[in-house]
Formats: sequence, C-alpha cells, structure tokens
Amino acid sequence: MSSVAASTRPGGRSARVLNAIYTAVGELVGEGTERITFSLIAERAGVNPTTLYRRWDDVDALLEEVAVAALTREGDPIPDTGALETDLTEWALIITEDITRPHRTRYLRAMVAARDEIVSSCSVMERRREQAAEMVRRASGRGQEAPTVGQILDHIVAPLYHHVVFALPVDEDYARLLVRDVLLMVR
Amino acid sequence: MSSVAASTRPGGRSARVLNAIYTAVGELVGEGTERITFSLIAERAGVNPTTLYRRWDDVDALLEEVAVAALTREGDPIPDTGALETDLTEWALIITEDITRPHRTRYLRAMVAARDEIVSSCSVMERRREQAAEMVRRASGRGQEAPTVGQILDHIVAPLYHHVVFALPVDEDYARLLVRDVLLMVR
DNA sequence: TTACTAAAGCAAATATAATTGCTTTACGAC
DNA sequence: GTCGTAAAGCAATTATATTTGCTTTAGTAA
Repeated sequence: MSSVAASTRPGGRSARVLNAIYTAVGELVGEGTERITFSLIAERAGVNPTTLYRRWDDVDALLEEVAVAALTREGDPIPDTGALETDLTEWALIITEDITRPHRTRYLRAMVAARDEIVSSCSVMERRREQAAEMVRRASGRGQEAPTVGQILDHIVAPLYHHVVFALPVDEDYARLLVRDVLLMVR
Repeated sequence: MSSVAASTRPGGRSARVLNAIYTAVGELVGEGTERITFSLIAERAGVNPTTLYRRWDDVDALLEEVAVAALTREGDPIPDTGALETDLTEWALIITEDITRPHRTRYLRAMVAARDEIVSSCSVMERRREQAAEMVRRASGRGQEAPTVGQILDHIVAPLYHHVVFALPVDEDYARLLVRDVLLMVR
C-alpha cells in the first residue's frame, strides 16, 4: 500500500519521480485509458517499472491514492451572495460542474471502488461538510432560517454524487431542484 | 464483453458452466478475495480457464456482469402498512439492511466502478423507482398528500446509497431521519 | 566536502496471464 | 437414434507481469 508522505528522503529525486508517476496516472485517466498497468504508467512517467512495484502493492492501490489526492485538492470557493438560497444554488452548480467532468467521474469511481479504509481516508465529504457549515453559519449570522448541515449534505450533495456514480443524468436544473427541495424542509 | 443470455445453446452444459462461474464469483466476492483472477474463478468453478478468456474480455467485465445480476434480482416486498410514513420507513429500512450487507456493498462498488454503459444497463434504480411509485400511488388512493417519486429517490434512496458507497455510516436512525426529512417537503 | 544510505535504475530470472489450434463433449434439430 | 455444430476442455505457445540481486545515483547529515 504505502502512502504518499512520510518518505525519509522527500527532498529531490524521489519527489520528482513520485510527481512524474502521479502526473502520468492523471494523464492516462484523463485519456480514458482502459487497462492501466504499471508498465504503462512507468513508460509514460519515464520511470523504471521496478520503482512502482516496490512502492505500491498493485495498480489499484496507486490509482486509489491518486484519485484521493485529486479529489481532496482544495479549490472550490464558497459562494457568498448574501442569501442562503443563492449560495446553495451557486454551490450546487459548482459541485455539478466539478463532478461531471469525465476524468473527475473516473476518479470518483476509482475511489469508490476501493476498500472501506481507503474511501474513509478520503476527506471529500468532510470538505463538503465544512463548506456547507460555512454557508449555514453566514445565513444564521444574517438571522435567516437555514436547513441543517446534515440536511444539505443528505439532500443536495448526496443526490448529486449518487447520480454521477450511478450514471444518471445530472444537470443545472437538477441541481436547482435539489436546492429548492431542501429549502422546503425549513419552512 | 458478451452477455448472459442469447446463447444459441442454453440447454445444458453451457448453462451449467455459466452457473458454476457465477456462483464461484459470488463466493469469492463474498469471501472478500482481494485480487480475483480468471484462474481463481475457473479453479473454484471447476471449469477450464480458457472458457472464461473466450467468453469475457477481462475479469472486470465478468465481475460487473455478476454484480448487475445480483443487484437487480427481484425480491424486496413493497411495504403496505396503510400510511405513507410507515411505508417509507419500512422501505428505507429494507434498503438499508440490503445494501449494508458486506458482499452487497462489494457488488455495489464493483458495479459503480464500471464504465457508464454497464452502470446504465443496470436497473437497480429503475426498480427502486417502481417501488416508490407504487407506494405513492397507494397514498394518493387514500387521499394522502405525498412527496413526488423523484423526491423519494433523491432524498431517501440516493443518500442511503451514497453513504454506503462512500463508506459513511448507515443505520436505522439515519434511514428514519431521511424519511422524516422528505415528509417535511410536502407540508 | 565527504561519507552514509534511501531510493532509483538495470537486467536477468521467474511466475502468471492470455492466446491459439486442435480434440472432445453433448445440446438440439431432424 | 444420428448428425451437425456450439461450446467446453486440453496442451503447447506466447506474451506480460512480477520478483530479485546487484549497481548506480543523489539527498542529507556531519
């Protein structure tokens, strides 16, 4: 298995090699390559296959690792429009756009296919929870009634991810619909 | 790829072999075997490996096929308690119990890891839609106000599957909570 | 700088997977 | 029954994947 960090010598070459490997995997996933193998990755990364064999138990372990890294990268801004409804709508649209990009979908699937321990170690959902919490906090600050963070996760985030993962259609209208539904719960 | 049905000679041996293969895969998945290979399956099924190579492109294709078959098997009864709230609660509990069983979870993951085409061809969600529709129909027949079928799928089914697939905790209380939330939408 | 050593590269050896041509079995149509 | 054929079994071959011992490279600490 082995993990990214904790290398005793993270300074130069190892880091460079690791980076090349991650990039190679990213490219291959992005290109929709069907059967990704160590040899393929090594070739693309300009790295010796042995390195891969020594570092990861199998290709899946590496793919999961890269997927987790890619999915938990920070970045999405938290909308701050002055009203919860528009905040949530904006946010739902950002998520939609993010997870429907083909290689994002592939990463999601790769991660989700993995064993519990790996999936749990991935903080995608924690990240979403924090973002939701921030929007709710702002709403409360303005004296607005708001759904709970749990409700936002269960009824906006979950359905969106669920649809992507089960290859069901996801679009703007669907995202807006979910926001409307969740707001019906607070009235 | 090749699919289950449409064999020109479904009568005896082929069917028996296919069955042995499906059973073997089921067992291996159930046992949580990490790296399932054709050889492993063939050995377990008491079948020649060549048969597997000739019939499926790769192990994943076979796993997906078995997963889809297992997940779309009929069986869950549709609760009919006389009130929508209890129907939905019963139903949510049935789903919860079903998808949290370890080898069910594994099947779900296997399916979800697959390519779009395979996932789409799986009617798990259609099945759920029909069941939800039936309960809503009964409620309307009694003159009860009810959420839409879409709302039930988005806000009860989706969160449940989402939690399982993302290795988040799922239990009875969670299922009940979701039902309560969705009913808040109709008032 | 220098010495030490973790980690990468290389190449040969081994193991496992996948393919292929041919033989055998046993449905299914007659 | 008997015949034709689809699909399974077998075995030899080929291709890939994986392991291993050794060499080289280059961070890091002194």
